[in-house]
Amino acid sequence: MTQAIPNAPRNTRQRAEVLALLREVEGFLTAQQLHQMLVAREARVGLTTVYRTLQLLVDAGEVDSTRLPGGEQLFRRCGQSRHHHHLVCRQCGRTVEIAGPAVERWADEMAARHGFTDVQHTLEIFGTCAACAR
Amino acid sequence: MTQAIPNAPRNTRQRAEVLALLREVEGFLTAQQLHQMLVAREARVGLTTVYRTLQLLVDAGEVDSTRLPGGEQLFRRCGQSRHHHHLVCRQCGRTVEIAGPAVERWADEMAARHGFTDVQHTLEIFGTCAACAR
DNA sequence: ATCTTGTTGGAAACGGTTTTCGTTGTAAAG
DNA sequence: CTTTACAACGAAAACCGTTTCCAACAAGAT
Ligand SMILES: [Zn+2]
Ligand SMILES: [Zn+2]
Ligand SMILES: [Zn+2]
Ligand SMILES: [Zn+2]
Repeated sequence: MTQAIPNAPRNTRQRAEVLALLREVEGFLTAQQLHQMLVAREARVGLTTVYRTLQLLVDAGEVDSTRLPGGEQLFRRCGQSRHHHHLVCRQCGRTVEIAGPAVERWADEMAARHGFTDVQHTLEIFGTCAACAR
Repeated sequence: MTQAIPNAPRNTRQRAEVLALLREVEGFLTAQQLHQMLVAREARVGLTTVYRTLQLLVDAGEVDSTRLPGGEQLFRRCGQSRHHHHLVCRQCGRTVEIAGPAVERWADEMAARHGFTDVQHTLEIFGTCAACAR
């Protein structure tokens, strides 16, 4: 039995295909890139369903989503569900999951100092990975 | 003499209007919100020109741009042109400019450790300000 | 005043994402 | 196994923020 999406009444072939692909890729990719990969492997999943499934997975906490400075939304199935950040290659999407306890403390301290509550933050590092630099 | 945009061959009434508005507003706003404000004060500036002027100002480092988690692009004329980050109130948009030298070093260190070059990062803290908490 | 050319702005195009709605097929009930 | 209900699919259309197009305009130079 392929892994199912939590709280999804029905397990369809399409969702299994998206999940299978997400397990194979290592970087952050756009919905369209993932869809093209599915087309390439003849998985027969519509673009609409890719978008819907990704949103479902994000809501379930199974997939992380971030955005390039340009605004394009990226998706990735990370190895951990705990709070963490990402070092992402702009060209190929290769990603390193990073933790920064000191940064977490600094952000909360800054917010508290200015009287802000109900605090959250976004932090992503973008660059060109060694492989793409060549 | 109204303030001019660096590297802009011509100083037009429209650019002066956008700059004047940016000097008056406090928080991060979208291009469309700024355009509507200009319409409201009968400044007669086209939406296209608002977008173009904002991009000019961003390129010149006169205006900061960021995005809400939802993806909408926001603009703000900050008090400093040096690299910095923001503590933003989710309800009213009130913004505190914050600097974190330790975070800057940490981000660069992380990227270098994993062989990434041409590095940049995004970091924003969102919360509810003291005034809105009441 | 005239000229050059950067700038403007309405319309159209654009690109990513969401919605629509008739069809398909999963899964449970009989 | 067959029926039934409705979740899910997907192609097309709508949507929405942003960019491009291009003819008219106007800032600054001479
Ligand atoms: Zn790369
Ligand atoms: Zn964090
Ligand atoms: Zn507030
Ligand atoms: Zn920084």
